[in-house]
Order: sequence, then C-alpha cells, then structure tokens
Amino acid sequence: MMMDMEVMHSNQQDMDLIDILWKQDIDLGARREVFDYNHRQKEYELQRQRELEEEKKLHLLREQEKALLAQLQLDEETGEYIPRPPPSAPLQPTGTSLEVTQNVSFTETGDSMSFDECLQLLAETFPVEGTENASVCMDTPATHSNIMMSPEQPALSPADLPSAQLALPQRMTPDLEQAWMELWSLPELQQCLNMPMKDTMETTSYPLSNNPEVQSPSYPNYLQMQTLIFNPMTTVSDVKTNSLNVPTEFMNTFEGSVPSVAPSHNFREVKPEASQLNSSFSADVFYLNTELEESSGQPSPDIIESTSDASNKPTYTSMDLYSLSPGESFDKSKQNLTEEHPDSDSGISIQGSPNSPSKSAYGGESFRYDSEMEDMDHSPGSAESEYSEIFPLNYQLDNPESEVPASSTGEPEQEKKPKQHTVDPAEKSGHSGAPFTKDKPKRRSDVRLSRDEQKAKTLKIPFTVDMIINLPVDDFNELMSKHQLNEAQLALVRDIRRRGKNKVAAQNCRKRKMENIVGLEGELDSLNEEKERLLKEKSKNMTDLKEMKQQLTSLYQEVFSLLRDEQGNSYSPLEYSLQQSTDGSVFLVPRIKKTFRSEDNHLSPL
DNA sequence: TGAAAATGTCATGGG
DNA sequence: TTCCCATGACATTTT
Repeated sequence: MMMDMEVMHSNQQDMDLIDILWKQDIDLGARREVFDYNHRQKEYELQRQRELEEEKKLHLLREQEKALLAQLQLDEETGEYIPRPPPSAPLQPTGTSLEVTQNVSFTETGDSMSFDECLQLLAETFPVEGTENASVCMDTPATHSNIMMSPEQPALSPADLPSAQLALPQRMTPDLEQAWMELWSLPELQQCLNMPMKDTMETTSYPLSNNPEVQSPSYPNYLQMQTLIFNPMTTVSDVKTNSLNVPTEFMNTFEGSVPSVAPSHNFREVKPEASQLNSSFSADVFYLNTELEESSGQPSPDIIESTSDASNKPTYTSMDLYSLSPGESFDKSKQNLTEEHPDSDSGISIQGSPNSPSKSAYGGESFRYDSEMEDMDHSPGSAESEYSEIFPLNYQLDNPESEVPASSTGEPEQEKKPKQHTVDPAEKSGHSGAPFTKDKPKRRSDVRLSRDEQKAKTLKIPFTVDMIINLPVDDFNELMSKHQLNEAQLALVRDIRRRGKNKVAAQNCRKRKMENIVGLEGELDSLNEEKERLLKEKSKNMTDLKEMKQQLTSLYQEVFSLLRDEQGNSYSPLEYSLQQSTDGSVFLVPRIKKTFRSEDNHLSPL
C-alpha cells in the first residue's frame, strides 16, 4: 500500500509536471485536454470501467461454462462431451438440449443478480458516458462468446466475488484512485495494456493462421493476467488452471462442436501434481501446457505466449514448439489423439508420455523450427506448405502415441528399407482410412514429412529433416562430419536428403512444365493470330490481284483498240498479244503460228 | 465410387 | 567417379 501511495504520488507529480509543460507548450497548439489532469482522470475511469466490464464478462462466461459443464459428461468412446443424461430421478425435464441448459444457466438465480448488482454499482460508481471502448487486450475475450472454462477452475463464484472483484468498487469507493492505482501498479496489467499487438506478433517468430484470434498471442496472457488482477486470492495452481482455459476457448474457436473442456478436465486428471509446481509463473504455464499437450494432445496457445515472452528460454525444444499448432492443427492434434488409436476407449489419452524425456534427445531441434519456416519462405515447392501443415505433422512426430503402433508391432522402423515404397506401420496406423472420422486426412506432404521425421526420430538423427534437405552441400557435409552416424543413419539421412531434393526438383520441374505449357499456349495464340493476319492479307492480295488483272485486261483491250496495222485495220486481241522484252520494249506477237511469224520476222515493235 | 488432379518417389540421363 | 539436377514414369493421395 505504501508503494501504491508512492505510485499515486509520483503520478500526481508527473501530472503536475505535464501541466507545467503544457503551459509551456500551449503556444505550440497543443490542446488542453491532452495535458488535462481531469481529462486523464476521466480516461482512467473509462479504462477502469472497461476493466470491470471485462471482468464481468469473464465471470459470466465462467458461470456459463460452469452451468454448461454441469450438463455435460465425457463420452469415453468418442472423447466428446455430450449432454449429461438425466439421472435416475430426473432433476430437469427430459430432452434438455445444450442450448436449453445454457439458457438455464444464464437465467439461474443469484449469479446474474450479482452481476446486475455489480453493474448497478459500477454505474453508480463510474458514471461514464462511453462504455463501448475496449482496449486491445480487453476486446479479445469479449469477442468469444463461446468461451469455455474448466469445471475445476476456481471460477469466481458469487460468494467469492465480494472479496475478490465485486467488492472492489464498493470498498474502494472512498478512495477509488488509490484502489485503481493498486491495479495499475500491477506489471501484468500494464504490460497487457501497453503491449501493442504487433509487438506480440513480432515476438512470435512464426506465422500463425489467418484466424485473427489465433494471431493474438497476447490473448492467453491477458486472461491469465485477468485472473491475477481480479482474483487476488488466486493461487499459483489456479493461475495455471485458468491459463488452461484459454486454449479451451481457442478450441472452441476452431471447432465449436467439440467440447473444449477436455484439456482442463484431463489435465486435472492426469497431472494433479502440477498444482504443486511452484516455480516461476511463465515456466509453470509453459510446462503445464506442455504436459497438457502431451497428455491430451491439445496444444495450448499459452505456450505460444510463453514462447514469445521467453523466446530464448532453453527450457523447451522445438519439439515443443511443434505442438503449438493453432488453427487446423488443433483439430489434427485432437484427431491424432483420438483417431490414431481407435483401440483406446477414451478419446482423450491418459497414457503416460514415454517420450517426454526423449524430447531433449534432439540437440538441434531448436533449429528445426526456424528451418521449417525458412523452408516455407524459400522453397519453391512450399508455397502451399502452410503453417498449419507443418505443425500437425510435427505434433504427430512429437505425439508419443503416434509411435505406439510402430513400436507395438515390435518392428522398428529402421529395419525398413529406406527406399521402399511400402507404407510404414506407423503410417498405416495413422493414415489408413478408418481412423480419420472427424477431420479430413492429412496432406501428402504431411505424410511424407512425418514419415521422414519419424524415421529420423527413430534412428535418433540429431538434426532435422529440413536441415538435412535444405543445407548446402558443404554445410551438410560439415554437419555430417560433426556427428558420428552409423550406416543406417547415414543411409536414412541420404535418403531424406535425396527425397527432399527430388521432391523440390519435381515441383520445380512441374512448375516449369506448366510454365512451358502456358508459354506454348501463348505462343500458339500468337501464331494463330499471325495465321489469321496472314490469311486476311492473302485474301486482300487476291482481291488486289483480281482487280489488277481486271485493270490489265481493260488496259490490254484499250491498247489493242488503238493499234492499227499498215492498212489502218485494228488488231484482234484474239490473234495477237502484247509482250514486253527485257529491255522494256513491247512487241505485238501473233498468238497463232507465232513461231512461223517469228521466223518470218513479222514481229511488230510498238 | 470412379475419374481427374495433385503430389511423392524412383530410375535414368546429362552436365 | 560422384554429385546434383531435370524429367519421365509410376504410385499414392487428394479432390
């Protein structure tokens, strides 16, 4: 509290200083309200109003989720949450649909009343004219009306609210400024409110999906921060659990039909010890999500946030990053989870994570992530190889269960010939028909990369497929020389490189072929135009020739009509013709017995 | 479910 | 000779 008072005091001093500066700068045309302390106070109040509104929204959503989850139960066969059938003694009317239960949850008793009271209190406390504005961070949750929260999360019940949230305005009414200075002094809040969206995007070194909601890595952190701010009683484990709510909402964003409470739910089941973790906050969030990811197969955008916040943290590898698949990859991750193992009774795996220790076995994994992005940027054939493609397959690689079929067969993949065209057992288990029921099958590139990556993982290749494929020859040789690889590893690396290179070459070849086809088609068009032009020219020439012949005939007849022999008789054009010699002189040549007359020197020069 | 398109892979030849 | 690339042909997957 002393610190808060100091903050207030310093703020007052700052504002006074700004006032003085304004007086000095007023001549420069600066508006008064820019430096007006009252105006700033008003803005503060506006922001507080937004804060409280968001808080109410969050609470409402939690209540909604809570009520919804009360009506749901996990279908162990499908892994989906389905409306809970009425118990033996039906407490509700039969046939209660999901929407009905949601509506019921909204209209239920005291909760909404608490918010109404809260709203009223807020309206009395903050008679602010505009409430529609929301900060960037605050806006995001409001856009997700379908936010889903964990049933186990410490959702702020109405009973908790007076101490945590709702009592805040009441208690602070005499000294609102001080109370809000407390809030504003929280670094998380300041970070959130001051963090431009683009900064968060920049710190996230890989492109996210087109979904703008996914492109806001600050959003998960924001929710965590919200919990920290508005629930002072929140424990570390609560924070973790709340942080897990964010991906659930993302899950809903991507796949609204699939209940999104699985991660939190499953997390509590599988990782109960996680609440005991007491390390740093970000690390907790990250590891918890990583574990959640491994246990439930649903990556968490929280990790993205953690990645962006602590991009240099050596605590996670790119294998972890592979699992951070927004958008489509979420579904695919779940798909892999539930569909690659149809034998599993539960759609959500609760098996152990045998590869968790092995994830660090890949020393160069951190490079792979960037390399993949470079590949997408530079590889001519990777224009369509979007981010959503990379992550699912990488997740599949990282998914411990994806290896189960291969290992369960007792036939290690390294025993397969590298150049074989047959499909690996792991691939068959993952891609052969039936298992894919919820989502479309993976793309071919996913299959291939997954194949190579799985093989590389199986043979413990210490570098990534992209490194193998895309490194220049010298670098590749240097890399190979730095690692002692056995024959199988060398063969696999060579095959991967050859296949990758040939794949790009084939893509380039096809691209060139298409370009050639397009070029030839263009050339054909131009040639056809040339042909048409020539045909027209020919026709015109024929017309001209015909006209000239007619003119020649007329001139011929005219000349003959003027010619007279010695007796003054005219020559008949039928008996004589006019011929021109090489020297330009024109002769009258008889048509009949020309030779004879020629021999008799009867040629008559004109 | 079959056809067409797209893509991956292998074999081969040339630089 | 080896490596790399281009490309035809075939297989497989996707649409």
